[in-house]
Amino acid sequence: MNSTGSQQMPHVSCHFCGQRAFCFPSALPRQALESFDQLVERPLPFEHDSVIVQSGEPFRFLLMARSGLIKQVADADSKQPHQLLDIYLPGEVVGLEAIGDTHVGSSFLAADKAFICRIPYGKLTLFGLRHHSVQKALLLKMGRQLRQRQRRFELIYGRCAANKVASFLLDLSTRLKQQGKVPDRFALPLSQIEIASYLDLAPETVNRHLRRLKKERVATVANREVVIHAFAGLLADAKR
Amino acid sequence: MNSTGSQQMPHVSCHFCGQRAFCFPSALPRQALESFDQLVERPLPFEHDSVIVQSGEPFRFLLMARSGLIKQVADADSKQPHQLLDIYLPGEVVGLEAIGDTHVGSSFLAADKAFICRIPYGKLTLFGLRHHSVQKALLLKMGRQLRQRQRRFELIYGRCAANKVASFLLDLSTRLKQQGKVPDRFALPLSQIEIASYLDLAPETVNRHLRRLKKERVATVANREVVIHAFAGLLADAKR
DNA sequence: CGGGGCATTGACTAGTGTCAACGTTCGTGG
DNA sequence: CCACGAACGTTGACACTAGTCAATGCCCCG
Repeated sequence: MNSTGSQQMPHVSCHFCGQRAFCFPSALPRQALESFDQLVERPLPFEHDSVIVQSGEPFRFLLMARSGLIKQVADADSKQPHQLLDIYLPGEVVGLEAIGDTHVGSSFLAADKAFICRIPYGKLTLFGLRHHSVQKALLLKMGRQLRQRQRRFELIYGRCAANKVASFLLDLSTRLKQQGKVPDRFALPLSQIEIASYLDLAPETVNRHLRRLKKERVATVANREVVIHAFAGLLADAKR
Repeated sequence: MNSTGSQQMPHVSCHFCGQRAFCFPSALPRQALESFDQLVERPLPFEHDSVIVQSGEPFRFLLMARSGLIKQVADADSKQPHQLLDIYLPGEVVGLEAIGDTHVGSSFLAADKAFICRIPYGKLTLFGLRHHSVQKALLLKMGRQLRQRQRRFELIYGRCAANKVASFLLDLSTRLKQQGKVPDRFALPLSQIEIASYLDLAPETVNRHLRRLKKERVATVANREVVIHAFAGLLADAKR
């Protein structure tokens, strides 16, 4: 049911990884890249809703999805539906908020089939002592993560439901574009219930606004896929 | 009207600074501490609502309050009342979310008279290359800041107004306790309007809940001062 | 074929926002 | 020193967004 990660993927070298430009060794010379390649763990792919990191376990790794969507949830134990704290696209480093803490504060799940790299934090910092570009990349990614959490915050701060839904779709579109994907048509492996949790709304409210957007020919969200027909319409809704 | 910071305070050495334990040079030996001391700028104190860092200016400094409260606001230009994005107590590093960006994304104001250290980021990273404890402290503080923004997020996520007000007071109390202050009586140089903005509520709603807490002998917020009479009452209100 | 989770839809309601009016405090300048 | 005004705090009435509840349909998976 759950990929434990004790087994490893057949080797996928950093050199040929599609996310290399967004990862720590982006600026490393060939020799050092192969050295970095050795310290990364590549567990077998995780299936839908399997636990990648469990809340409360000791902090050892940063994560990076080569493909798939990673969900951060408040507490995977409790029976009540998960609170969807955040989502991470491929190319976005996961787990930075545990740095300086002994244990991980929330759980991370695969939203759909996900190929993951685990980057041992201790080895990463040791590596950074010899390769300053990696040390610097870590600081840059933490700064970027702080700004991303700022946008996450603004998604639910001072906004009505229509705002939130439109801003959510625009934010996803923007982030995918940054990763070189098409911005107007993409997979979204989340249920409406999860979207509602992400936006701090009731599921019914999300449903009503999604149907409205569909009726107004602005965007279609169905079958875990998003199609944006009119960015102008979303921008109008997202205005404060 | 506004301290420009071009003049400097009479020297307040890091060695005798009350916030030293919470600052970057906490683990430095005497010699290096004096070297660090040289790179810190100490402008004249900032008065109430004066701008310490203006949104949009180039990123050059991290900030640390020796005393006083720093407010982070969405945009100091617009005429509409400021959105209070976050607040920082003495001992909490300010401005980390600009790391990796060329410009600062929001404005920082002094809530009341504030004595500030400006830490030039370029010099800090250079210093970090020779003194790994400083490099490490920077990573720890960014991790801590990510977790603090997580708490900030949870203050407005999935909570009703009574929750927010109670959690707000408890969070302040906890943070002050960490800085060695008494947790049940402290200054809070914010208007109810600013508290409302911080909690994403209408000012009237904040007022009603504060009066209720006063009537129930749980906590008193008046004259920019907070007195907590019954933590149990606050905890009950803060429960999800 | 059956069941469980998810999506859809309508009716109702509680909690907040909005608006308006008034009181209070504080700083400023006459 | 006092008068004034602006900003903030207080209070009540009202509107309205979004949450809750309930029922039904749909779809996927076993």
